Amino acid sequence: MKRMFKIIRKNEKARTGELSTKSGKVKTPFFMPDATRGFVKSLSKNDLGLVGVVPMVVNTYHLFLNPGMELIRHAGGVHSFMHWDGPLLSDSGGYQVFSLIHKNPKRGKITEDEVIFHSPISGARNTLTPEKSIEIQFDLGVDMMVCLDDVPPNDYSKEKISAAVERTIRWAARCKAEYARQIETRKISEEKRPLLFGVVQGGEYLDLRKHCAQELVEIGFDGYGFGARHVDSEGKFMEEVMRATASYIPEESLRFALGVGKPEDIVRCHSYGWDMFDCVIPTREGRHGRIFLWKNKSNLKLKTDKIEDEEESFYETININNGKFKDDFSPVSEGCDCELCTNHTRAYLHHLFASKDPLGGRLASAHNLKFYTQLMKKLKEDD
RNA sequence: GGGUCGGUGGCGGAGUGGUCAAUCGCACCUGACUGUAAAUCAGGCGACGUAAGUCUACGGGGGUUCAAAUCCCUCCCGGCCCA
Repeated sequence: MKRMFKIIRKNEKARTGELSTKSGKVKTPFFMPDATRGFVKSLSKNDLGLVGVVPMVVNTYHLFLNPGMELIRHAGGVHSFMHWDGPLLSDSGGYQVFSLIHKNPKRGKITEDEVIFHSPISGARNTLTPEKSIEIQFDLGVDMMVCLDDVPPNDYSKEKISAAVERTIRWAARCKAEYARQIETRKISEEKRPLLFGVVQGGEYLDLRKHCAQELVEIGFDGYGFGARHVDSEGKFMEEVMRATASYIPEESLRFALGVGKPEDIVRCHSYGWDMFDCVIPTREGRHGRIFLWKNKSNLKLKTDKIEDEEESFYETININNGKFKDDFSPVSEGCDCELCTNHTRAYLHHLFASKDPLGGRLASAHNLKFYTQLMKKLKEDD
């Protein structure tokens, strides 16, 4: 299989590289905003363009439910439907196994063969199998796809996490087989083929992570993801697990830290050798009024044991809803060239949030994504 | 002038003898958010205190009662009706 990823520079574990997809090339490391249902909440194509977003993540389960695959096929695929020509990665629906079912067993059931979801909105039942997830992702026409996995909460017993690991491995083999079938029947050329990612599960247990990674590598994927939450039940970053799991993945493969994360988490993961990131934080927190600001930009490469030190941190956040911003006529962020910062004051943004107008969330989301884009650029420059 | 209904915390509005420092909503204050069931959720919101608790409070004043936002008298203020 042709390699779609090449490493350009390496600095200890961290590396910068270039990924080739049918929709274009992307330099690693990169961050993808979540366009779960085919849009980054509240942001237009122009907004995203101004921010400098290139690749994004869409979701198999959510798009399958709504608007449904018949419509997306009719639209000519998800790129065409969204009118987005940058690379798209689809998540498999595996995260919904965690967020919907593991967190609330009434929302569905996991069997060896399939996952049965009870829609949280309508209650309607829908099933996803590894094969179906892959087929949907081919119908979406994305550039990168992910194997359906069983994502257990980190506080499950080792026994249960081990069971999820074994199921994830078996499902990965089925996904790979289905992937090969789809490539064959759709007559997709090597240049046009989407990349396929396996996902390493194992909770906080290094032996399980290692075993899972080895088995997935045996099956063979373009890249490997870090599965499940990367923070423990107290929200603390699982440094050793992230570090070790990266080391279990072959150097020449892409390493995708799914759902990562806070800026400091991304910086750390990149230093362990992770290349790709996606997270709802910049957009969700933006909609909720939390704004990311640069502080000591030169401190980006802090040693990991100091990265959570508030004084030393390279960034800070403000909650624009706080009363103290009511009459703060300073710019939201000095030196940022996003739409929000070039035009508006903190007082104005506060007013937008107090008035509950969606414009506030939109400007804040775009600003936060700009912050993440700048962060990734800085990581590439520093290596 | 007569009658009648009402005056509750920043606002709206419950409560109509004890479990009321007073339901609830809004506003306000503060958190949380990590492969998006999230333009959401959680907590706080009379004063002092970390707290237990103490004090002052349901238009003003005066009563009844062991006990009053709740009952009685009176005054002030407002709505409506009749003159």
